[in-house]
Amino acid sequence: MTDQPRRAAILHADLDAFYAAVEQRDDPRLRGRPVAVGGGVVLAASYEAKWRGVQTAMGGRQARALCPDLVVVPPRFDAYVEASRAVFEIFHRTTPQVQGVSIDEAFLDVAGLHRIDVAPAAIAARLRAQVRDEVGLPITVGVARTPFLAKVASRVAKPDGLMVVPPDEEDAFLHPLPVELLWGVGDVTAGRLRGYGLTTAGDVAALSQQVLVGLLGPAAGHHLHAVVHGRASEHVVTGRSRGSIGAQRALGRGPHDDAFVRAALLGLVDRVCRRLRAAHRTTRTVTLRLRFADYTRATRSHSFRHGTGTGRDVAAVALRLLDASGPLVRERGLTLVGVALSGLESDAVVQPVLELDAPDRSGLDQAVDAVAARFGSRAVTRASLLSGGEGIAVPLLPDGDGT
DNA sequence: TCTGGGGTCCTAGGACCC
DNA sequence: TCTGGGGTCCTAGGACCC
Repeated sequence: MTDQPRRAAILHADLDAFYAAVEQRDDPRLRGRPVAVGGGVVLAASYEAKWRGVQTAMGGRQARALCPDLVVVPPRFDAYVEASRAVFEIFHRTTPQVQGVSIDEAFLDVAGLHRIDVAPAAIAARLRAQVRDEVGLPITVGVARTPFLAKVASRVAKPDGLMVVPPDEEDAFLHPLPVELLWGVGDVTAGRLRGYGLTTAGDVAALSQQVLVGLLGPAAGHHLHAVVHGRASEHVVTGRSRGSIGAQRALGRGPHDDAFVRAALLGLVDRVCRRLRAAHRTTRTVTLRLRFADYTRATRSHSFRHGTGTGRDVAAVALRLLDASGPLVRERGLTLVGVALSGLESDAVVQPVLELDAPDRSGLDQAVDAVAARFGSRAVTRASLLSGGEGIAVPLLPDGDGT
């Protein structure tokens, strides 16, 4: 083990009030005024609106009550995607080690640049200037030894700020902060901690790991204990592909026609399956999401034996799960329906190529023989009865691997 | 305060296998 | 007759993030 010098070389770059800032950039009349992007609910609020109490996910009526001169504009997602692309281009110009977190924030590892570029704090300042000059948007950057600390630093420095946490000042920075500012502590955990009289990160740091695990469970307890003592990964994670694809739709208060709900669900299935195919992936698990008039939620899922990319398979399962949820829907009243695809695999690996009626074991063997005769025996990598008796899938290796 | 749409990760019980 | 444990998958729910 060599002692690496402890350096603050992770940047967390986070665009401020992103959607609202794009609107203010593109329409000078909105600058300096409280702006909310959205309609029924607030998707994003400018800082002028936030200072008056307007928050993301707040209902439009309540937002106007808090801030009567609020300017509400409809979202323009194409403009946000384009602005994001331009900002990420600057990120990648800064360092190859970029971990996108969402449309408006990313971690950048600049540790490898110490011989060829200026110090991390100066890189962060330059990055902020470039985003402002080239894209016209304010961005806050936190700089620290770990992504966790950089993230907390950018939260503290918002809006339009820059904060560096030197490695030997980490505890002095972190421990006075309220627990709500810790990344990973949401309403439930913060409420639980405050219920025990723990209001700051320092209060939490005074607890043993054992006590914290007892309070919050193993994962959250270990994680929180580690981060308040400065133990967190020092690395960004690049090149990770997404694990699920989903879409949902609020239906409004019912009652809703059965045919209307089914049509809405099929529309969502079509959308996610298009995205699935565009990503060259298949899915093994379909999850139906439901939300009810009393704001309770339910999920119902089904896993295929093999990945599928076809809308027909997904639609059949989604409708079956919806039918099975009939009693719940009638009892509580449906207000939202969604579908999510997970267990995503590369579509080069699993391709069902044969389907038989009334499948049984001998049918499976015949199918395997048929595929082996046509593509060669090494082409058959997996074969089994599809769940639900829909047929038989014989996946092939990717092109070129089966010969 | 009556709530949009897109995600990630963890927990926990039961089935099933060795 | 009484007695194990470990691992993985599936399903459902929940916390958290932006």
